[in-house]
Amino acid sequence: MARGRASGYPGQRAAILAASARLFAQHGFAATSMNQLAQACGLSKPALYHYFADKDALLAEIAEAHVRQLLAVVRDVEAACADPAARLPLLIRRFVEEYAGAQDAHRVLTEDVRFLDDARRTRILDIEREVVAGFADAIAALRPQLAGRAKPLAMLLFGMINWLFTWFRPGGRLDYAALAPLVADLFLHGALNMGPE
Amino acid sequence: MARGRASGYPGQRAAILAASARLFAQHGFAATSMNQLAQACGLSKPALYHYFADKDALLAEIAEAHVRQLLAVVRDVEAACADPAARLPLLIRRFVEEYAGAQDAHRVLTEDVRFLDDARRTRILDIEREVVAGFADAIAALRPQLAGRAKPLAMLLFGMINWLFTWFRPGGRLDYAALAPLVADLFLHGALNMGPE
DNA sequence: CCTACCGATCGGTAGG
DNA sequence: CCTACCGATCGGTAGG
Repeated sequence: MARGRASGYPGQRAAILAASARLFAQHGFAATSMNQLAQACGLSKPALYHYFADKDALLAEIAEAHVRQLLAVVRDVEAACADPAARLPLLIRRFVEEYAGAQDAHRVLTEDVRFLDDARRTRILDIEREVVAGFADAIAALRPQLAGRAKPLAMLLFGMINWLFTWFRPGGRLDYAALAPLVADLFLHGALNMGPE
Repeated sequence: MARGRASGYPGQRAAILAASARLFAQHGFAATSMNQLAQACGLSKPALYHYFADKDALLAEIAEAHVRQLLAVVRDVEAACADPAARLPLLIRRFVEEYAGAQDAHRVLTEDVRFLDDARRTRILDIEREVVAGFADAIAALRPQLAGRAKPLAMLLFGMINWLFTWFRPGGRLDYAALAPLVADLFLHGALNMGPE
């Protein structure tokens, strides 16, 4: 949000978070300097430190807000979807949409969270685990025989979706909008047809 | 290979590469200093620069050697596997083994290669593309109807396997040895049962 | 003139 | 909220 005048403290905070997410996603957390960040925001470096205690606080807030939003989507689908077998396809679609709208934050979540200190990282991983559990429930609802392997299967599903966004930047030849149905197709047919034990 | 006396130039080079891969995988490329690296190798920093031109050269050599080894596995399976339908399951198994034996290099390949300059990164991505093409061929051989979507499917498969190694460090509760058959099961049943168009 | 290094320090920049 | 800085450490290289 370079030079875009953000009115008030909350707006400025949000603008800084958006610019940080973009720079962290682009160059990596460690390779992004606070000076670069200040310049991108049209602020001095000390001004930046007025809004956030340190560089890690930016990383933590970007990642936590994103993963909380993902958990909210899980809860929303659980509440809205009466038919348990329909929950998983809907979850997949909603997540791909969610990722697409928050690619910078998502990349920060998947690549940079490991550099946080234990306390902050644990908070985020705990929320992540709730998200995975939500997917695992949806898998078990789709086919109860898979209940014992629902969590590992959920993680493989996340592997596919996450990788999609590591590889495909917007505007590429194979974009994620075209790949989302392929992911759903592959996973659902695999889950429904694989051996029961 | 800290303090391990490596006899001769080639041995010392190999020891440095192994230590670099470990440190880059552990702390990230940007967050690993040449001083740390030198210390881990039991060398002075100038000695390190005797073996490698700069920090990027280390990253490039680790990633390129690993991806070349992956391509060699693809070629090996292609040559050894007479039955085309049996190729994909074998490829999956061989790759999980290969990844398991080179986790540090693999993490460097998947997370740090993007920081290389264009020339070096392109060299590595070109080899990666050959590997993906090998998997796509195996998918098309398994079920010719999928030929048109073989490459995207190959990438989803890599997504699952790569994510496995991002999440599971050796000795965890759910290790990759147990998950490899799950990956193969899910993918093969999905690929064989999904819609033909 | 080669190899395989050493102790010390270069010019710049990191987070704060 | 800026200019002006800090202690330390960065990647890389000097002479010997």
